[in-house]
Amino acid sequence: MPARRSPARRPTMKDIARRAGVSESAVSFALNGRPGVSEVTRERVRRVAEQLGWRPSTAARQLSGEGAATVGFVVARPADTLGVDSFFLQLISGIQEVLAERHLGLLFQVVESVEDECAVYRRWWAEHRVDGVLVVDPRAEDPRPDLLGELGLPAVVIGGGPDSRQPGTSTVWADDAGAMASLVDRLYELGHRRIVHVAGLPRLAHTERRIRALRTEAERHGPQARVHSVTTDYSDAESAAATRRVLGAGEPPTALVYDNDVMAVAGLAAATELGFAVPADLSVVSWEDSALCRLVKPWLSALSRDTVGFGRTAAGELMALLDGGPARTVQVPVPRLIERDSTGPARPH
Amino acid sequence: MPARRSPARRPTMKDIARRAGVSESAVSFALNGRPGVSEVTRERVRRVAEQLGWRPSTAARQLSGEGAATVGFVVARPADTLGVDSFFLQLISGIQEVLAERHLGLLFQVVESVEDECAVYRRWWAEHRVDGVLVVDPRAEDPRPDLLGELGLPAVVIGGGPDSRQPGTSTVWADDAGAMASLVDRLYELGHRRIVHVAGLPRLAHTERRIRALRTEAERHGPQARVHSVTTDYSDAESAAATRRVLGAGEPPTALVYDNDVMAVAGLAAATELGFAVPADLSVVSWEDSALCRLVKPWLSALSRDTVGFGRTAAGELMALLDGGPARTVQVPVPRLIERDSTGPARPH
DNA sequence: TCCAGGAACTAATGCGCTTCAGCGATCAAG
DNA sequence: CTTGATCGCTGAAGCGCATTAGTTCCTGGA
Repeated sequence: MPARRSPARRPTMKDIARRAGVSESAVSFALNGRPGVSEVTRERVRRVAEQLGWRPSTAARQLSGEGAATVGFVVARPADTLGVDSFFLQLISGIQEVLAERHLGLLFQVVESVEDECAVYRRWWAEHRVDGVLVVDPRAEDPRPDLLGELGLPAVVIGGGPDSRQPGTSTVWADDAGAMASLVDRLYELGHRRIVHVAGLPRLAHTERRIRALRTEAERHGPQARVHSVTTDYSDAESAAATRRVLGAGEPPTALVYDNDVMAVAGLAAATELGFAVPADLSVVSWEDSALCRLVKPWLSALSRDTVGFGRTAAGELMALLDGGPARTVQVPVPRLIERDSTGPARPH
Repeated sequence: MPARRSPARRPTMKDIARRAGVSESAVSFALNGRPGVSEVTRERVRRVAEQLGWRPSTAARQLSGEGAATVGFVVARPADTLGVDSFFLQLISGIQEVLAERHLGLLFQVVESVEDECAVYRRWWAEHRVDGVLVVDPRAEDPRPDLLGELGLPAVVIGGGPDSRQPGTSTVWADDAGAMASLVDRLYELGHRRIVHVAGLPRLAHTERRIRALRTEAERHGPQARVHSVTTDYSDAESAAATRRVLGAGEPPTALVYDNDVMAVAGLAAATELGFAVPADLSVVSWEDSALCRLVKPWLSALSRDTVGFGRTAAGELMALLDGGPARTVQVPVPRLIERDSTGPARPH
């Protein structure tokens, strides 16, 4: 190692003990709010610690039984799919707000596949790196909750749905089915009978929930409904392709619902190119609100939810779990439809 | 703490020692490739370790002098400014690729201000949490390199520019000045003489470099050049406002250069709304290429750079620093102009 | 035949912290 | 006035690993 300026040794509890004229144990008791020292000593120790700029070494702390003061967050998506989506960074912002209060760190990792993600969990567990993890993009037959349960690693599944109850892991979810129901109701009210849902990755839990909900709604509304879903990889490319395909069909839909903002914008562009006027010929809805929705003309109507708050809630649940609370399933507010300029009455047949 | 299923104790070196019938020290030697054990013993120990799924506890390792096996990454921007920008997640992807090879963790934090960022560095340092950090968004009179030098925390400044040489911290940068020069040259070639640069946050180092470069270029091209920069907060809102302002002026520019993709798209929309045809009346260039640039009509010409590679390079430099190498200043390839449909010859006066 | 020297391994120590078992001193209860 | 309990504190052990200082055994050179 090359010589760095001012090695700047970190102060330890021993330094505090010496300066305060007490034993190390007393320092530990004082600083951790444990009984065993008088109030005056406690206060004196605190002052010395502060004056020295002392902070506990997480490593030492962890080695003597405490946690790692860190939670893990893995996202398994290819780098390019990750890029444009505003969802993750917003979610992380919310998570951070809660973690920062407790001085917990966030260990973040991007991987390619769920298998890699599981490997990361195993490594983190074996290396004692994290006290708990936040899991996103749950899917059908997901190996992750089982693995985390096996490892005894507290976890919160984000977007899991009410069915995904696993002992030891909490779930935070939005009622996609309810949102889909009210969205379809509204489109019906506007006269739309042929609706296509351009969904995201097929095996994700919330994708499947939305698809199922759409089907249920269609059945509820009777036989004249002509609705269906197509799945994509969330990319603008597949969205445009899917849009061209469905709009080129015999009886094109009069309303399109996209599972994220990027796809909605790409779809809008594709539709416009094909000569469809929005919203006169075609209504377009994005299932994710962001600045993007107001960057295109016409402004996109969107299902809006508080993503930052979503992250906050998830992190809060993890905190509760780390504090020894029971695993729970909590629901965040249902996304609300913001009607802008891309939706309107269906053109009469 | 509630009972969790299968506490699943992590195996330690002691377990390995017992199973392999040797002392703990022998295990340590064997597993760390140090001399002191025979090849056969080494191999046996390795097998036992693997079989037990052993991984070194980072905490213990760290406590006995090794590093934390973690690097830190702080971004100081308000949550909403963060959202749409594809830059950060791409950068992180690149960083991760390098870190993953070495099994290093990435500790990530979002804060509001540079002061908060400094506080985070201090805390990380005092808590022994990271071996080094990656610094983004360097600015004029930046307190961060000094602080990190003082703490002896190896750091790589991303986007620092050649001037920001600090002992102990490396710099990875793109030649914005060169890119600006070739961009202006090209616009001149197309006949543009009135150019406005809608820049990002005023105090950021690369913003200032670009503004300075633009001025230099203007002087080089002589007195008939009418170019200037306006600064914003990178948001679509400020971009649209700035665009309306400059286009409403007496002699509106014939070319607009935006410091990121979101602003370019917002500016394009604003210009279109004011009745400017792109590229007939007005050329538009984005200083950041992303899917967004091909989501709008016309497709945006953009300065494209390999952001993932940028992250890779930065992480690589940090690795070199951690290995005891000297601080360096390395330059990544100059962004290249991808001419799509938003740029064309200036309309003759 | 004896010893130097190296190879292969063990024992002991320390990193910074928490925690548990003491241990005087003080104090209320019997 | 004695007995136990309680308070305020100290000493020591231990967490999982790296490392240094032994220790034992073996080999080869004289």
